[in-house]
Amino acid sequence: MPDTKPTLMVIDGHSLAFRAFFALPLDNFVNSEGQHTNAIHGFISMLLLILKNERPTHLAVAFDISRFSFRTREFAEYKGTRAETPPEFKGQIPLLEEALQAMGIRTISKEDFEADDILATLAKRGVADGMQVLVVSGDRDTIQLVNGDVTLLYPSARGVSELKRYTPDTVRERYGIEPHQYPEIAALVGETSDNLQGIDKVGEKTAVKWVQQWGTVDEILAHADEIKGVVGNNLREQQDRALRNRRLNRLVDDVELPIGPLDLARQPIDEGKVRELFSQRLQFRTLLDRVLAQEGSGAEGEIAPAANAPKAPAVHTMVDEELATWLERQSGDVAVHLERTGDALAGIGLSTEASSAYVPYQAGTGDYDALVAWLAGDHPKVLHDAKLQRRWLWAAGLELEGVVLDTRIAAWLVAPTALAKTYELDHQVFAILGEAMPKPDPTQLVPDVEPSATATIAWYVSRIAGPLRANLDPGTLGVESDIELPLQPVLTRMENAGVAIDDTVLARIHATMREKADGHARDAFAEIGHEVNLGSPKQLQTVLFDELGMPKTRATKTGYSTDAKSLADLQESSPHAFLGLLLQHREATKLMQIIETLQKGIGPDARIRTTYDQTGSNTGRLSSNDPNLQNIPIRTDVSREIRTAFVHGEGFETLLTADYSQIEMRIMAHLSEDAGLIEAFHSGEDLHRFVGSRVFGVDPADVTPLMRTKVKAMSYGLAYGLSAFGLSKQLRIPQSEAKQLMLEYFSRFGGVRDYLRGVVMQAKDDGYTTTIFGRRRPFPDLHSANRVLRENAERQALNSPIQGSAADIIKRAMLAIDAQMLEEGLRSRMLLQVHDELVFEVAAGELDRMTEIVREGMGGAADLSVPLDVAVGVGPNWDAAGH
DNA sequence: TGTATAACGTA
DNA sequence: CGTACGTTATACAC
Repeated sequence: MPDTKPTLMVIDGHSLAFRAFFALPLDNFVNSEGQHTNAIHGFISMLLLILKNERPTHLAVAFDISRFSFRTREFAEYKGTRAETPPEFKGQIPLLEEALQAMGIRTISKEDFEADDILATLAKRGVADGMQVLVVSGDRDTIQLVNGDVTLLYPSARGVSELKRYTPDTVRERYGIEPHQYPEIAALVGETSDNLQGIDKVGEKTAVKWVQQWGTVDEILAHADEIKGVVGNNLREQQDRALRNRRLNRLVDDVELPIGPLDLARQPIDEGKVRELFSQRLQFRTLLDRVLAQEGSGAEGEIAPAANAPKAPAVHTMVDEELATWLERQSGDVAVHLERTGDALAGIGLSTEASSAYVPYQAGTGDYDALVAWLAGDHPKVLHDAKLQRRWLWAAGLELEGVVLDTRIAAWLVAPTALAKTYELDHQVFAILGEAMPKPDPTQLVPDVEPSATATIAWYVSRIAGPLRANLDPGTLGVESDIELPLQPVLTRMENAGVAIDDTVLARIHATMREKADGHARDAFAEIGHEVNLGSPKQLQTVLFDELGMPKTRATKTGYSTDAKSLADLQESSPHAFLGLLLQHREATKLMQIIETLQKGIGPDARIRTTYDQTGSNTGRLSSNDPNLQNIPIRTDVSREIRTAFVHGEGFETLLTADYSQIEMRIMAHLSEDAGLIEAFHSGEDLHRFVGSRVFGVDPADVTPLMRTKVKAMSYGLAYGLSAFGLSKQLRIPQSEAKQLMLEYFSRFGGVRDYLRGVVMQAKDDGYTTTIFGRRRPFPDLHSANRVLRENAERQALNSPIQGSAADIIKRAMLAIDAQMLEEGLRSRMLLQVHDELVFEVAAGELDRMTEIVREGMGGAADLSVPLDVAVGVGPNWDAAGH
């Protein structure tokens, strides 16, 4: 016979959320504001599963209001052994309650009572109202609630997603007693997690035996005289404990509540609120999907369009006059999105929030004059990843001007620390609008190209543009419009230009390195008597620590380090020819590998092209990839040879490199307004010599190389948050000496210390740091209770304005130089940016003028209280031009 | 086939 | 126990 009784489910929210908190990694669940969400995610995920399996008709989640209740008043140490609730957890509870409410689920709490008392009360009243009751709790005390109408679902040790069912039968089977007797046992045995001490030497077996014989603690104590031995003595002496425990673990089942079981009938979710909360604040993409699916408003596996989501305007496919008319009619921002088939431009989508147009593009097949002029004109346009799309347009011979917002850049500027994928359009659409963008059917091998798709994508761009822009503070808006957007065409010119490579140089070095590597490998194998894979840290560990019995090095996650520094240390402590051969082999193979990577990137025109990622860093720097040209070796003589392969192309006269000297120290001098450091940069004296003379109290001429090394390490380390410990390690000096050095340094350059401290304090207050030009970086972890996280955030926070301002400055320099080159119609080209360095290819006859433009552009990129020093070099290849 | 780790190149 | 990046090979899970 089907069970037609209504089913009431009551959940202990706190205990289950707490389990979820420890079951899911904290770091993987953080929203862009730094709010942790792992407990919320785990709880809701589990809740959905239970709801699906149990299908309750009535539902409530109970929460503790605080850790204090009538129990702590009776026994102050109740639950006293519990560690302070992690703040990362605490902050999640209000949000969880909000989410549950949005999902139409009642949350209940009651001053002075614990959640379990609410559960007990609702369970009892539910049964009285003729309901089946399911209690969901991670607290064993709730076993006492189990009876023929009440089942307990208890999370198993294996994780939150598996729940064990406690019915009267399973309780009998597990404990040999009736469920209502469980607290008698718990009172005798004690409960460590509640800080309730039991009777010494009484474990579960003894307690069960007594309860089976006498039934309750009271009765057992009445017969205490009959119990022999040590446990009998203990029981008589410690009976107060048992009585107290029994009082405390009895759940109160008549708590006064504003609502009863019958008020808890399942409610429909508030779809708008759920969408808003899950997409914007919690950033749970798949969970939202599941919540909505459960509600029956959409199929599993895809997010239903929001009930109130605007429908995409019909797309008009246009050419000729119709298109011209449409373009003329637009007064505000228009979103543009391109479509390609293969490498060819195939179509252009144009959209405002109200109107969409699609232009199939095939050069020479129609009249595109109006569109081409419009794209090249200053009508305001919005694109997602405008740098990429401009590149596509340029490839088709079309210009693009008037870009007023790049939604990808804007997303990065407000959250530069987020995962790369969160800057993708579909993520932004979901985060801002709570809507899933339509995706091509993945089961179609050749996806149908809906004529509407490209314009509809543009429509989504146009809809996120407003909210994104509204989200930008004036400083960030300035960075977007004055730095990042104008930089895009400059970067694209650089990417398109590439840099000429002399492959014969690379091939020669590669061959030399191959010989070296092979020889060193052979000799290394001879040393140990067998072959190993020298590229495998795991195999090397076996050789070094097992076979050769060398002392253990720095621990890594998987064993002991075999990095170059560890090997060098080993060579000192326990010299072995194998070590040196291994190091040399590493160096040779590393260079081979670098060369091979470069060779793969050489185009048919003998030039190599990188892609700059404008959203690739947390600080505002560019990153370079595919291949990365910002980490070409320079430090050793052999490795520098690789740079001789970077040459000027045919028709050009030379390479020119220009780099900022000590730009980060100069920025520190400017920001800190430290008089000593500012003087250092105005004095014309070598910076480290000047600082050394101050720190060691000698004439600049008497600063020894050792002194210079020390202050140099200190100066550079400053901007990274270097500690005395780190300084001592780097300089191989005692920690006390490092500390002394820092003290001396700061006694002469106290402004620097004050500034660095101030940056962190300001960031703690504001929640973010700011560069000279207004670029922000948020730092949620500055308030973390986790020391490692917090101190990491502190170092990042003190470094960010420095590194970020340097990034701003060189970007501004690039803009100025590019503009000047264009204005003068020069043929020379900017090729590379390596954080504080620019590389140019100089056309015949332009060297003198280029040198001036570069010096002026870089030197004048910021107005600091110290000069920006620029070092320029010229030569046939990157090595020769460098310094 | 994809992911994590160790290692190492740059500013 | 010094910031910011990208790429590679190996090892291992699937």
